[in-house]
Amino acid sequence: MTAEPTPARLPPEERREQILQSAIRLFEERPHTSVNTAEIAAAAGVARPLIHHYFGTRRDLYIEVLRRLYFIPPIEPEELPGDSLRERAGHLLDRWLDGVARRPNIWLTFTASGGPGADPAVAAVLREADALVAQRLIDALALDDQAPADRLLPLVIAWGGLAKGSIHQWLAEKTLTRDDVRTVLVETLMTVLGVASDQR
Amino acid sequence: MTAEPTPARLPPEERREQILQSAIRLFEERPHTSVNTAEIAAAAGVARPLIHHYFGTRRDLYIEVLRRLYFIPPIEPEELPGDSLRERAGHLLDRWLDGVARRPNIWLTFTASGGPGADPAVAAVLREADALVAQRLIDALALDDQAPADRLLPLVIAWGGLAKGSIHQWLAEKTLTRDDVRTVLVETLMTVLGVASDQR
DNA sequence: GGATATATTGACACATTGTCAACAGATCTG
DNA sequence: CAGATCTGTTGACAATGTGTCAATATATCC
Repeated sequence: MTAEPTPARLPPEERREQILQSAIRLFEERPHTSVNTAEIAAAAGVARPLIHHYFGTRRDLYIEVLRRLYFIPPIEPEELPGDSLRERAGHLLDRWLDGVARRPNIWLTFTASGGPGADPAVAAVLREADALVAQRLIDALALDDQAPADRLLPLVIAWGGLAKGSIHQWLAEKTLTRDDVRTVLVETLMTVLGVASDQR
Repeated sequence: MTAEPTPARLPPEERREQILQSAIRLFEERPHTSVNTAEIAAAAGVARPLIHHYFGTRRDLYIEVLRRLYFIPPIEPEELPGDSLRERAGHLLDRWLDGVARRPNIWLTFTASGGPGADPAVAAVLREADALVAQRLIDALALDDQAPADRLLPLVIAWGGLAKGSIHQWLAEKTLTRDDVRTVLVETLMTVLGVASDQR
């Protein structure tokens, strides 16, 4: 709603980014079905058709927002202190849980699962994101040399479901403490690694 | 689309159920955003306003469909053979994975997660359902006497995220076998139980 | 300063949901 | 059996939101 006064005409990249930022703010704080393009346009101080000009359909814009929100930068293995794998995993999770605690709204809304037959294009982006997070974890802990990658990745992605679930219990339901989350994630990750390296 | 010829006038309960069944079929096989009320009405061989008459808004109908799809009947502990807890958990998971394999579409669409800011009313129903499934598992394995319920339930609900994730990897991505899923679920469940009973 | 390119917008067309008064089929009553 | 009554059902309308396109406004170039 807050129309920020910007020059009447901007270079495409800037205008696009400006609209995207307005969309991120709105989608982050409200159920995405309750946010319409008119609102986003108003927040960006721009006419509604411009959204379609830069992003195509509303869903395309939504997907761009998802990509931005879900993105996680890589962590180099040497940044993680500790000798044992369990110890280094604990440090990594501490970092991530710190990040989650810092902007809980994003993660809360992300952990809210959708229903049957969610939009396939949206679902694809979320799977992409799950895979990215899992790969980041594998890289940061250098897990590749512990188990074959084609077994490891899907198992860690699945384990990400437990991560989302426990974070939701922590931040939304408040039925788990942060320490509970850390503990259960470290322990189950160790278990999952055991299963992954179990050649059968 | 297939208009089944039914009497022009039905008792409310029957008409309501008929509409609900048509909605279930459509929501089950297609992304729910691509199904509109006109289609549901046509499939039920009925005029569109009747849907609102019986269910209120489209979302209310959708939520009713979710409740039906997600429902899982209880399993009595004595139905599960085996001495050790691990063994009985394995049997329970076998039963559930059988059920999942029998109607994969339902579970595939359910495991597809939604995005940020999913509809709060819909999210509430899904959380309700997650809690129901977790409670069923706790009851069937009689886990109550192993850990305090207020710690156990949230942890098992969170573990349900891993269950959804691994089932998705199995049925949709085909990166895990059914046996992988069974193994990782049994082992992580044991780990989670350990964390739950860990008084600290 | 005029011509050209393109960022921006107002107005329109279309789809979908939700509402309401009117219609129609069943049951009751005399 | 005819009329009254109740309620399941529907056609028509209003409201909201998305996507398109020709027209307009602003910057840049010669």
